[in-house]
Amino acid sequence: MQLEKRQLSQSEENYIKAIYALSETCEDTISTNLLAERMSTKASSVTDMLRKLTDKELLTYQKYQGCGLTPKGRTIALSIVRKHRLWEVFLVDKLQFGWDEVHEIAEQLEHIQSTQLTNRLEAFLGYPKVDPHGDPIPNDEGVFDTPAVRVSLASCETGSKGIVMGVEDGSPEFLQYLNKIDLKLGSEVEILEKLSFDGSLLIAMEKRTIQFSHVVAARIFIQPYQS
Amino acid sequence: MQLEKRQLSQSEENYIKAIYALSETCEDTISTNLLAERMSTKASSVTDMLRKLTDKELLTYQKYQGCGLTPKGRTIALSIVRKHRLWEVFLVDKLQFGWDEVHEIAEQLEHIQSTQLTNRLEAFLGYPKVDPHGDPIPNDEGVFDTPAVRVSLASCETGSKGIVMGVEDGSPEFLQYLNKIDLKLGSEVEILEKLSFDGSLLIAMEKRTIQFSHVVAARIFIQPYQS
DNA sequence: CTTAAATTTTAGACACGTCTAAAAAATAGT
DNA sequence: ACTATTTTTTAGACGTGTCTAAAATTTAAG
Repeated sequence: MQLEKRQLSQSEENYIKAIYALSETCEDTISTNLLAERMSTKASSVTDMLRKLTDKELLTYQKYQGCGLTPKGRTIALSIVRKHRLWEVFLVDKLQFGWDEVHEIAEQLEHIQSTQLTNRLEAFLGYPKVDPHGDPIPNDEGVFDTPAVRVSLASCETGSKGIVMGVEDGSPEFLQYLNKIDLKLGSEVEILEKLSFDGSLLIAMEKRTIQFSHVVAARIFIQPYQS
Repeated sequence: MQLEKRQLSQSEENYIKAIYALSETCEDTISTNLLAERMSTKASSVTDMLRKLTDKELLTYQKYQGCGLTPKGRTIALSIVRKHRLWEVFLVDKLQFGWDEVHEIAEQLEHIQSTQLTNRLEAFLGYPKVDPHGDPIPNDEGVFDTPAVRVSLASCETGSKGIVMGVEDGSPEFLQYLNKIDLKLGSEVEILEKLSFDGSLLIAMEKRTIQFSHVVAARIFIQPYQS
């Protein structure tokens, strides 16, 4: 990441990060209301910030037309994501936090400004490729290392088998549920049956069989064996 | 450290920390101008902040009479100092930063809010008692562990011998100078001569003899042998 | 003890990031 | 195509933390 002459406020960084996250999952132009909801703020505040970040050439934005990141904005977003995920690895691997406990702390740590710190942390952690939830960690240039095949469990066929490669890290409750059923990254799972009437799935795990609602299954990502 | 209901802004924390540092070294009531200079800001800004922190019951302050920390304010100051010094140990011991490089980064990390993080970091580091400059690290209750005898080199007699226990970590330049002459915590030193006309000292180190100005000698702290 | 100098506080301003309420533009329904 | 509704932006406000300039207070000097 090249260093920016003007360093951003935490608030600005949070907007950039949210826009990046939304443009990864949803359509490529982000609406003001969607962003407002994600940031737990009001649309008018969002408009102000979009204007400011556009002035700084981090966003493409036209009135009433939604926004998207410029290459410069994307670079910054990736640097924040990189820091967030590296700190999560640190918290879990070195300080024995659970994967359900690290998000909030990493939200603070991701704003620490020091490229050198980030790079040395990465080395100290042994150049991890994914964070504790299986999300990939971009390198110093903002490039992801050959992303492994990751398919939502909900989108797999009956009879598919695979290894859990990632989970959505939205809520601690969800992650705590996964703890309780002993599902981790690396767990082997097999889809025994897909129940058409409610979209839930019967899953064979190492030691038992479990039923996942569609919502849960959509948040678990596996690498299927030989497709 | 008990958790405060109202969490402070970084700016408020920086004031608290500065007031603590000044009340350790200087007299016990801190003047507005002194604080303004230390914070690189204007006296009027300081007055505003003193008022605010007094409302929060972290300072004792009366108009024109200077300020000091309340027990509550002192507890917060110690928690910030604790975090700062633990992160410095992390940066030096785990990420191979030099003792002259860590201050700025630790100034950011000290504001991270999570008692659990601080305590786990402390355990991960092996419960260090001092930071890389020899400054003591308070425990979770804000108590310092039996501070070792530390005397300024400048205040020792000719013929005194001892081990370097700490250095003032004000400026990177000073620390880099110490790097250059290979003076570290744990180095053995002996005062060969004190030159009365300029206050400088002739010092014997492990491999050579060196001359310190009074200013330098005042910033190096040793534990003298059997006094 | 009275004035001069230094320090400290107040008053008024500004940038930031947020809000509410009202206006403007886009979208949908008929 | 013309309302009605939703979305988005503007306008004006507020709290934080800062500033400058002016007023108040304390300290120092004669």
